[in-house]
Amino acid sequence: MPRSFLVRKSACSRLRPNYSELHDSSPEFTFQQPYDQAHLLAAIPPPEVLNTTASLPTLIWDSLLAPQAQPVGWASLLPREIPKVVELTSLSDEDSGKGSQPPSPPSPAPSSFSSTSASSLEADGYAAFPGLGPLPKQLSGLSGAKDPRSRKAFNCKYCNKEYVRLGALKMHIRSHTLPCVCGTCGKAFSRPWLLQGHVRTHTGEKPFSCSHCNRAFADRSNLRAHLQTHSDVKKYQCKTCSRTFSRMSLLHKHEESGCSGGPR
DNA sequence: CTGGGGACGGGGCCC
DNA sequence: GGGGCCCCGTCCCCA
Repeated sequence: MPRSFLVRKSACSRLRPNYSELHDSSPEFTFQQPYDQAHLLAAIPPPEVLNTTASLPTLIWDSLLAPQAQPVGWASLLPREIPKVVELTSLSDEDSGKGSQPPSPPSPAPSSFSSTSASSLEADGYAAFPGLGPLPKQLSGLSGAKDPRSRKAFNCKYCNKEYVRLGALKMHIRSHTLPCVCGTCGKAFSRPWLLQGHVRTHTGEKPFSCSHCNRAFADRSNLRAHLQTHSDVKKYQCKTCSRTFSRMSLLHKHEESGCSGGPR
């Protein structure tokens, strides 16, 4: 999975970054102490506050749905006509249309994307952004769509990543705007439940326990990884020596360090 | 070097 | 269409 816009943590990542710089002065909501469930729920503002329009350019989204938003098909990969792709970067007056300024993009999209197309995105976009990794299956599968002409493409104004579904784009943009802010340390997250998981690091709450050893975890994924340690046959297996590992990262380390080749 | 834990991320699915 | 949740995954650190 590409972590295209994630900034690799620096050597001093243990230091508290000034997360407030990532936001304007009015985050969608924050968690405040104390952290018991009742307060967590109480800290969540009503839907009208949670509404993404609080920080996202509503007019932009609305305009995306407007008839002038021309459908873009992957059939446009053919070099005959270059249809316009619905692209937020092309809406130059977007910032003036809302009350709050969005945070500065982590890495401004190359100007070459200002007039790009869906086809160029597939052909060039991922090459231009190696951090994006391989073309997602959802997008790569579009070329085989029955009627690709009927599809629209929505581009992220921050990283130019393209989405077929507007909802997916909105969710993605939250990873840029980071509207959920921890009331204790100021760290920002894209989604409320991510913040909730982070809050557990402050509270020490560990709701996920191992049925084998009763060890508790704050994160379900970490419990899942832990459960692998109780298994004789791990999930990830080296193709060379058949040794199994509880985590893919361990398998990768094993392979990178040079597998001896013999089964263990 | 290896194994494991902690923290966190994104996309997809379901309601 | 939006939000919550799940799953899969990565990165970092430590024993």
